[in-house]
Amino acid sequence: MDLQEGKGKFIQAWGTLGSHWGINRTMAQIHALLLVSPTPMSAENIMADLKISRGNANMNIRALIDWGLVYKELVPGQRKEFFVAEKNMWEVVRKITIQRKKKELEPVLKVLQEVTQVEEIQGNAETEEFSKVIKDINLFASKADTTLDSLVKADQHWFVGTFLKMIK
Amino acid sequence: MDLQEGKGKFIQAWGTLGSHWGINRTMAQIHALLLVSPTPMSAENIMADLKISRGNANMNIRALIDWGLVYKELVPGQRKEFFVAEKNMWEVVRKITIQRKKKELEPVLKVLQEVTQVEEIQGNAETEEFSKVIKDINLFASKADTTLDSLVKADQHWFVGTFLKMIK
DNA sequence: TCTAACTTTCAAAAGTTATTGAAAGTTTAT
DNA sequence: ATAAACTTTCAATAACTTTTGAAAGTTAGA
Repeated sequence: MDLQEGKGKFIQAWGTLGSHWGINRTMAQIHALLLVSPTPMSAENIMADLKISRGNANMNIRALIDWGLVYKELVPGQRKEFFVAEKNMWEVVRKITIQRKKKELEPVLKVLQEVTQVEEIQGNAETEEFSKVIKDINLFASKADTTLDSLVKADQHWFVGTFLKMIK
Repeated sequence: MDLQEGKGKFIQAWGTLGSHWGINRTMAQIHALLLVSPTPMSAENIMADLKISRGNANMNIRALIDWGLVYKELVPGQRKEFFVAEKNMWEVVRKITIQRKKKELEPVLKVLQEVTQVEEIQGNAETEEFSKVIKDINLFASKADTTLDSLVKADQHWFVGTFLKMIK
């Protein structure tokens, strides 16, 4: 298999994976392209390689920068901006986790807190079941929240060394 | 807050969360509705409560059954089918993990294996970088794969007791 | 200050995914 | 065998998301 073919397959696969992870296809493809590029790339390069429009490239590069998955690199004497990907997978996962936690888990936790206010009427199966289920999910979601926080704060070496060994 | 309001909020929130989790909105809303229902519900009930069409209700109930998140319950002497949700959150997470692993992680691992075939040309920065990045991601993804397998096989009590304590 | 090289925006178009509802299919009871 | 009670299918349509590209905005350096 030659490099072009391999690169293409990888970019496709990363794009598909991304779309399951709250990252849109183009955004993930740009990230993939930068991941395998040994040198920083300009917006022009990215547009040409992925055959996407200027607007699309720009929007998604910005989003990647916001997520902390891509960095801007300025070459002295060049107006143009160049971009590099975060290549440490541990960092990539951490940064995606941070965003998804904020966008997904936290709003749910908020609603769960709110609906705790529903008054339970003794002997009323409907309200009793509701309270029970909400309490249960709340417990679970709070645990997930704490777990993700630890993961986000954890050091890669501790994680790989201690954590992964214990669940084998 | 009264039960109707709380239920509505919860169903909304669960629907939104679901759509970030590979479960479509309606599918997640049906699950939420069944979660807080103290008794099994028929397709009719679900349609009426969520104001969705027969076809939509049917398709998503089947999908929930396929995922193992909802069970069919037959009441003797009644033609109608009734449905109950899996209410154990640990089981819910396990079952979602099984599906997502299959749909997301496994195809990526397959592509990563494939593109390992790209021949590295010594002294060629492009192929060297490509091999390095792929090897790295492969390592990471394989670890994730093993980790999720353990999680899927793990017992809830071990998980809550041992695992969660260690990451605090 | 002005110009050229670049980046950002945004409304319209294309593409994708979910939903409807009527028609077809299935099962049970008589 | 038939009717009634239900479930499933699927083509049309609606809703939502992504992409485009031209126009507007910004900035560095002469």
